[in-house]
Amino acid sequence: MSRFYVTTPIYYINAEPHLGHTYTMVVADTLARLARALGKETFLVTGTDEHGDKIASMAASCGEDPKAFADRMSPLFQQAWQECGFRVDQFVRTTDPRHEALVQEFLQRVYDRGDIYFSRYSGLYCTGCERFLTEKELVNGNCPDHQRPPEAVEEDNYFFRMTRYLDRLQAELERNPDLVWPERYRNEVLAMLASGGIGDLCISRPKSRLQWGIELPFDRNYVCYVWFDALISYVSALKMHGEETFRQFWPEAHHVIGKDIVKPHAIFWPAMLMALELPLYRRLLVHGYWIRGEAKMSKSLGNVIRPLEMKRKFGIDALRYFLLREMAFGQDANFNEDAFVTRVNADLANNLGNLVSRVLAMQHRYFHGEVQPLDRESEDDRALRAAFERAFSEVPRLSQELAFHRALEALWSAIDQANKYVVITAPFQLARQAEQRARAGAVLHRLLEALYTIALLLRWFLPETSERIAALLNVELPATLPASLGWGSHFSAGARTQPSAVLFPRIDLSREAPTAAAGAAS
RNA sequence: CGCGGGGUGGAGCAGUCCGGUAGCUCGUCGGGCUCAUAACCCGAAGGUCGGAGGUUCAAAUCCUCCCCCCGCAACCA
Repeated sequence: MSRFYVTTPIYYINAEPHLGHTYTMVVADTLARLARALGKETFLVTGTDEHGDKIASMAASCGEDPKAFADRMSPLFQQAWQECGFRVDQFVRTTDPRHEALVQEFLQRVYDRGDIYFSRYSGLYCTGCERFLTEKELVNGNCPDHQRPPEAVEEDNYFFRMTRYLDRLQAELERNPDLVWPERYRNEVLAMLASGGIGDLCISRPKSRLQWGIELPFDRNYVCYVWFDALISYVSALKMHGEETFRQFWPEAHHVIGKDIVKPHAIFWPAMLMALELPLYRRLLVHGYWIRGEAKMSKSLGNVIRPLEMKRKFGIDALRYFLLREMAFGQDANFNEDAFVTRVNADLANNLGNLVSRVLAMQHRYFHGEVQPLDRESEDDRALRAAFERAFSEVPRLSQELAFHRALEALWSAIDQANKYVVITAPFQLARQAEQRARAGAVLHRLLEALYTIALLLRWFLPETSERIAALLNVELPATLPASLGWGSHFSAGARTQPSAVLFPRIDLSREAPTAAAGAAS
């Protein structure tokens, strides 16, 4: 059986889950569900990154020790994702002893093969930023943030001999155009490599400066600094399920990340994997940012978009739909309330929701929910079938290309076709004439086929909605996408459908309770 | 010589890699239907696809030059 392994970054626990995290989760979850629909065994990993200065100091300011702080924050993510219905197979925490043990094992392995060396690092340290700055970052010799010169500091640290692997990495990137995707990010990475500005990677911090981290196995005066800790979680998460899981899934790894962390994922991580003699991940999938565009009239959402609030208010599928439909994967997109409401109302309530409810209502009103036999296919019938057969081939294809926005657009064009078909064939008129009742029944039968196809193709995008439609139709969707659509074969005459229901209520902003923050918006 | 992204009908965006009907949503105007969530359907107005040049039978799409906007601050996806 073929397999699919997808990860999100592990989220830094200094803030609560926000829209960016949620988008990454939606993408990963959608890809996993798609893979499953295509017959693959899947594994989805997310988690939390819990080490580092920032966490230590945040914990201190809360009067907690770092572990207690992490134990309090990490579940916020776990619970949020659970509430959103993302199917996570392993939630990994960097403070998990199993993860820590693996990080140490890997560090030792890289150390033993001579790829870690000890050296003096001299640099410009800004105490305000708590980090080293590069010459380039300085503005008139000052830290751009703190407007004061950094101190020249010398510190002994451990370095990963990353430069040893850069040529191989470059060759790999050139050989495999899909490794980093979309292409613009691949180009960026190639440019970074070509610039020659990538040196060895400092992987430690002396305990005198940072204690909250994983101790280096070969020097207990140091802890591991961020990347060797965080990136290895992609492997440790699998190993937590056993060596077999690791062996099966690691070669199929797909990392979904935001564009801000391309460098560590496209350069550090492959170099680390090479040093560990592990296969590289299959693909790095890089998405853009949600820009918080100015909402013209911010009434109910306020300025801060809280994914959980939106989920509670409008349902996870409305949120999933907007995120997947509105952003071209890889590019930035705007998130504002107007666009959200418009999109959900137009596409989900009016086009899809209304189609479902009108079809089922007629089915119920004219035939007591009993499916009628098909008749000979007319020209109109054929056009309807053609639209859904097109969607059936296009939607999975575009989904696999991560062109979610286009996949949804393709499906919606079939939905439009179905709404047109209702008007053209007018079953509500046919049903009134005794001699036309059979035709009305056949038309409705075909519309049920349309709804069935919609449910089938919506599965990885809007799992809840897909199930609700299937339940209304009284059908069970197959576990995997069939090879051909089989239009006309999903309902036997005499089967029953459920009464009409409202899938997505129209959002009426004037009736949404304004949040306190946005109450005074003009 | 900084790097990167972008400039497509009133608004917001696809399409650009693999040239060949300029597409989607909203909005506007007119009409239709009444099954349906005041939803649905039809028609119309509205774009020289930032500008100039080039390649081509053919360019939003390829090449060159130019103009304008945004990010490259922290945390982070």
